[in-house]
Amino acid sequence: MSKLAREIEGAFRENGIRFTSQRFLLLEHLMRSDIHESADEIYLSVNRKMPKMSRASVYNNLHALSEAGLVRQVPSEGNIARFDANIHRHHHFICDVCTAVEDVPWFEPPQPGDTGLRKYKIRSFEAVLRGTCPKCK
Amino acid sequence: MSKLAREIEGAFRENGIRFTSQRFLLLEHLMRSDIHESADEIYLSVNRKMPKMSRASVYNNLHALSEAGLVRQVPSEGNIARFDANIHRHHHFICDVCTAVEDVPWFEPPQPGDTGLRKYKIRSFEAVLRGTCPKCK
DNA sequence: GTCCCTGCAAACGGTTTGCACCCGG
DNA sequence: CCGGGTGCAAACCGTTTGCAGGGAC
Repeated sequence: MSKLAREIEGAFRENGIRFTSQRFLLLEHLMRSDIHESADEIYLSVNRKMPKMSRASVYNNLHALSEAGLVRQVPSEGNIARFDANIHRHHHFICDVCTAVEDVPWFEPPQPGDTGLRKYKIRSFEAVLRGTCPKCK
Repeated sequence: MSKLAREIEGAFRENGIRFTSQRFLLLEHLMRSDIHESADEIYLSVNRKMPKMSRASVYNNLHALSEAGLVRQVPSEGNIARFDANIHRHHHFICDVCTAVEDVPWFEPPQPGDTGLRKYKIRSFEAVLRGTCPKCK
């Protein structure tokens, strides 16, 4: 069994989420790619490998994996859900021209005391940069 | 005519967008509020003042106003569109508990040279902080 | 054996569209 | 008067749900 496969099985066990072939395929697909596909694009991709897998399972499992923290939803254009299996801290860049979403290195938010953020209890910080990506320049 | 009304008429003229009573009401409503309602909530609100105004006009005009730069779309939960007429630079805070979206003071992104952002042409920066708002703490 | 997961199809809900009429410039 | 805006209703499309059968543990 590959290193990736063992990693995924371990992650399922650790997070108390049941192992199924559909979930395995989904997470493997996301971990191998960094193009932040939408839920429906993911459905179409994995369907090539497992034609009987239903949309419902894709959507259910994307939620299950999000809740387990193995995947996260990323910001995108047009109110559609895009997903990312890179759970290391990072930000995102969205290209105005091709709408691709790319990962950008992490940077810290300002300290709460500095900026009038004192009144909030802050759990997470996410930045979105927009502009033109190298390919579209 | 009120100061606000003159401001709105001027903004329409400057941006070459035609003046209609529906657009006026929409923009006035957004400028008077800072609660970042969803498109549908906006429809319900303005409908109390202009019961014949249709959903189509609300959606069309929210787009028209966005394109004219008089309004912007803000990040939100659940793939629904929320709008904001505060066009000064600022970021947003989303409460995990009540899902309210609040404005937070502007802060700058890191300089491109510092962070591996060199390869992008950056046009805009937007940060989303999540956590618990003062009311829900 | 139990309970959760799966596939299917239908429902849902926010948003968009087609169209005839209307109104601002 | 012209061209874009409006109201209405139906279409759209990404997502969720109900349900009967199946697989993980």
